[in-house]
Amino acid sequence: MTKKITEQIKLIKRGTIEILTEEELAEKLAESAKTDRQLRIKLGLDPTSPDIHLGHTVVLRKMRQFQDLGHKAVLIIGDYTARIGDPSGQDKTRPMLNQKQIEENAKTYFEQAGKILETSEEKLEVRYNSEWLSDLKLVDIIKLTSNMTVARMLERDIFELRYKKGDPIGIHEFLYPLMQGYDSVIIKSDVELGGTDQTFNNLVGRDLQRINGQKPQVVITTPILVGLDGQEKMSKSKGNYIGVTDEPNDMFGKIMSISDEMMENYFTLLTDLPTEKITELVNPDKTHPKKAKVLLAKAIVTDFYDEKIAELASAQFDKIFAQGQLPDDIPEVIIADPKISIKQLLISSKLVESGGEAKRMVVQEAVSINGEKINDPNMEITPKTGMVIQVGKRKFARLRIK
RNA sequence: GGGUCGGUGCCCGAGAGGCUAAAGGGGACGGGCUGUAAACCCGUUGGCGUAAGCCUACGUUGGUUCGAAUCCAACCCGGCCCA
Repeated sequence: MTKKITEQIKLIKRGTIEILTEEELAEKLAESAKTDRQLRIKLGLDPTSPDIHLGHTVVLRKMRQFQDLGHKAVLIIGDYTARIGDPSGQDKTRPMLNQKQIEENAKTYFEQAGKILETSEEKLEVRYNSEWLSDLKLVDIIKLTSNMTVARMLERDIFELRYKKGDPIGIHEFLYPLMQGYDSVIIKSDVELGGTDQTFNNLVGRDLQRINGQKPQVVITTPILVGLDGQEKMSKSKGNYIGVTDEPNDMFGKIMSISDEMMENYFTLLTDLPTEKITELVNPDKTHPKKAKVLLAKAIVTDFYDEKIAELASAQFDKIFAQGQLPDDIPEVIIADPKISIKQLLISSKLVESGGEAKRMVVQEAVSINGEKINDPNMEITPKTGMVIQVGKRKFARLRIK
């Protein structure tokens, strides 16, 4: 907490896209140090998708840095706004949620966010924005909307795009930034964190605070984490994500499969390694890319589990893929039939989802029993306890006869 | 309110009475090459059936027809133009 302001700024700046404005941030930090007042760092959460993935952790990690510097994280659960559905970064109107779903989602969110944030009362404040938004009268809302123009709304990429494309835009979607900005006024935030897709909303917060005689919040944008496909942003709906609750082996495997070019980004945004070290790691002349990637994967698994588990995941990975051996923990499947077709066996052991898929897998030579390839989809098998069925490279089952 | 165009598989998008489980692309999955990299190449991609075949699927519900994703009607949803 006694770190110099310039050092603090350097730390905060790492892995961010933009700080609006850096001078204001320096001022706030200095003032905080002088008066011993915690800065209030706001982060709005969208309770529509409860499972958080590595993409969400980028901003959470930034929040944690502020906590470590002694400031207070103020998480706003957008329960009221979730009834609208933030249009940011969306090409479709989002579905509205009911209160019960929202509460459940928020709960899950905390369990998961707690893996990154400090949760003591001194460092964390949680608010639901329905607390103040539900009290607004129509007249208040109209007043609020008078602070915004249609042109400014339509300037935004997401609306412009949807508008040009001829996709529907609900009027209610225009209210989102105003509601979110109003949150900043109510909780008197000093800094608001958010992804680039939130920049507009967060800037509205500044405007509203200024109008209401407050010192405007500093807006810090964190980058969007690219998903596993290396193309689009990480998101659950695109299936290109690593969830914070993923099994260690899955987590490890998924990280190993990212492309080399993505490593630097992941290192910067998902670890605390110093930039100089990262530069060294991602330089193929200095570090073999695979070695660097293993390091990355271990670091991330360690974050959510522990070092020991990370080591195990690493060893396991090596065993299966580098050496083509069987993993240690093959799920066991109980089979009752004395004789069974390979097709049925694959279905019963949940290695495939349908007979058609089973057939396909066999024909494509993806299936082996005890290491031997099967190529007749109609083959009859006499299952034995301990028999190992493998489909593709990563699906296994060990049989047990009942 | 009037006019007009449209709603197709996980997604995008062709098809305009039988040859359509529905072109093409994306994604996903499998195989090859590798560092399980990425890129690239090849293959597969509704369900049941050993198979012949059967069932389910082109917004919803009815209708016309031997036969409908394709024609008709009503309804639902959306775009655009006019008011």
